[in-house]
Amino acid sequence: MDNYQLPFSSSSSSATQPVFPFGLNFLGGSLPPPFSFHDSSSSDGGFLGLTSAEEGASEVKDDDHQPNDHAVDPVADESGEKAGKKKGEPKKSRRQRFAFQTRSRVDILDDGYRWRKYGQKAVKNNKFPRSYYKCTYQGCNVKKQVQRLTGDEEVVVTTYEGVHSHQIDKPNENFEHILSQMHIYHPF
DNA sequence: CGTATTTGACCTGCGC
DNA sequence: GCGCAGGTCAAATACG
Repeated sequence: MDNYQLPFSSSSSSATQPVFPFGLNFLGGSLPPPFSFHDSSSSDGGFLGLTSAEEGASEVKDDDHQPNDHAVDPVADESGEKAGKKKGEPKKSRRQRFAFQTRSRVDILDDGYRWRKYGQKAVKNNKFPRSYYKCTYQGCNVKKQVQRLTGDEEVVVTTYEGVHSHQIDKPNENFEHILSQMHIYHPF
């Protein structure tokens, strides 16, 4: 466990409350600090460390929860519909992405929010399948993906995408507990 | 009965 | 242009 440490706490516990994408400090809309931490893109199929990417996508309007006006066009739109499968948001307008590793026996990390699993896919670099979760809160399109490492099944990589626009459904006390078990893999 | 989970199919982006 | 990998949705099922 010496190889694990929390970059959020500055490894000096000088900060009373570390910054997190979960909500706490993010609820106000504050952007996360430059988590430029050792980008292990050349790793042997093993993402180690914490990565953050704030895609400045044209996310001007945050009212994704709007009913979309429902201006349907029964004509000149379907034109076949093919398999009848349509994509909700194929656009890769990914918001802030935060990935960190935690040592937990369970894949599901109770961070206080309500997550609904909407998919599961097996990745090549990992022999364990990746689980996709989405916040069930209305208007909150935050997504989370859980990936277990192939080498260390005890290590679970949790990637948060987006920022919660609501408060935690559970007391923050639980959150601190998560921080306690949260560990970022430090190569050196 | 309502909600969450599961699983398969389908779509999109990127690499070659 | 095609193939691969990743990501998402939708219907069915399980559980509370």
